[in-house]
Amino acid sequence: MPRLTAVNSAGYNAPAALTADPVILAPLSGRLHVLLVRREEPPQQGRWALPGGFMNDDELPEQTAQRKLTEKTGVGGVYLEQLHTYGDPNRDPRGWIVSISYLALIDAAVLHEGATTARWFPVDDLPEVAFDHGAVIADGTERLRGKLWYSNIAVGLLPERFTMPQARRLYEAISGVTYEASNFRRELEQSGLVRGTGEVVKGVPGRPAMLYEFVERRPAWSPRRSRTPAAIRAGAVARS
Amino acid sequence: MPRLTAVNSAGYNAPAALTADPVILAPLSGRLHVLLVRREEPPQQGRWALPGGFMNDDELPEQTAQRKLTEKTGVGGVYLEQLHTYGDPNRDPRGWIVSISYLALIDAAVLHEGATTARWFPVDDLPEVAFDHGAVIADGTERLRGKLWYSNIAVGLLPERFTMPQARRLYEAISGVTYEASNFRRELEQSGLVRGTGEVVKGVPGRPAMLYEFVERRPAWSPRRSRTPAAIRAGAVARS
DNA sequence: TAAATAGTGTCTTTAAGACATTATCGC
DNA sequence: GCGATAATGTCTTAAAGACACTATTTA
Repeated sequence: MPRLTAVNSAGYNAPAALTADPVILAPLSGRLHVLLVRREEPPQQGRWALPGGFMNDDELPEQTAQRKLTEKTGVGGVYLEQLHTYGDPNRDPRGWIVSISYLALIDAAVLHEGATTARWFPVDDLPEVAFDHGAVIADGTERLRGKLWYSNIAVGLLPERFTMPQARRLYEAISGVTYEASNFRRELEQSGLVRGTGEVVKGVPGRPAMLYEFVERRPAWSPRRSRTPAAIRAGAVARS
Repeated sequence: MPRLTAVNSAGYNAPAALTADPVILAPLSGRLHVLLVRREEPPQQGRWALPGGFMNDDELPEQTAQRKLTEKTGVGGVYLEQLHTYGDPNRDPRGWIVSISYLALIDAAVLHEGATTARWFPVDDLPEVAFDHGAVIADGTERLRGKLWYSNIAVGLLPERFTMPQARRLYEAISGVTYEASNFRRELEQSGLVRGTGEVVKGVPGRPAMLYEFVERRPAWSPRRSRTPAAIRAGAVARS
């Protein structure tokens, strides 16, 4: 297979292509999984890859990520956050191809398995992966776990109204650790991200759980107070 | 000026070029500044721009950022962290040119003014800036301020041995807020990033200040404890 | 000894961690 | 009533914020 090359109209070597690669994560059976597609053609045929692809000159890289994700998996309309750009000219055997990666957390049920060849893999038990996608997935997982408590990134995975135990199990699946139930509740309540509705769940054994909802379903940050030294209040005088 | 274009060996449009653009920040006179160079040629002649430039096919984007920074400003050997990639095909009037930005915090004294045309500008009082560099600078400033207390990113700006008031004034210049002196001291000591040397400063009015040093001068994170709910200890049983 | 600067101590409030206790369901 | 599940209360520790006070220098 010949190496893909490009030259621009000024006579300089140009990158052969850009790719946009979405890292789509979802909790499944209590563990964090990533969505991969099997490469059916060389190079790296048979390996599993992120569902990304080449960028056109009339779209934003994020749009490319969205489009490729839909084409390859049927999943669409997810909120993507830019993750990292991998620019080593030797990272792809096909040529100088730079990858811009994006991150999303979705509900695994959004994927209609059977309709595509895409599959979920636990992030800590990956198959043989193409290119440098292993590192990309690791970067994505780390970013997601870092943001979990500082944003409402988990919002999309919970129903409109949810219970604390439900939210806790979700957070546990994403972070990979177990939380103490009452402290979890206190923390999530104090985060300012959620609000209690007056209602409770019915028809299940055990004490009925109260229902909560997210204050803001669009991407938002937790207003939790800063952990850096207090700035001095207006009017006060700093001593030196 | 004709638009720069590129086609790859498979016949597809390719990006005309990649640029790597360093956002070099430094505290100066108590305010955060950014290093810019004046564009001497079209497009956007006369505007001020980040000291970046086109990437070659035999270097990593970070190396490009380093090289361009040195060529344009004489500044070299700084620690660069990838910031964001700007991929809108219309962001640059010359053509489809994608920019990968990098962030560094340095000592303003490293720049030999007069030897270059590069100049420092306060980040909150910029001149007319080229392309989308205003947004890039804003993103860089935000990232720096977010990292200040979670890393030793400010290390490079302090001498080998420094005093608490010195460190405090530095942190204040970067963050743009004023800290209460004794709380600042406690916070920085507890961060684990610094260690007291036994010595004190001499020859200045006032009580002599004690000298500290950073435990680690290479990029590092503060080991401050997590602010997310405690994971349950091994051996304990989670109640549901 | 006064002015200037740096450092210490400490009181109060808030958040975090651990865990015992109480509440409310289906059966 | 019993098992199951959810929610509340609270005791303890640690961190953060505010600020009074003490210490050590130069001029």
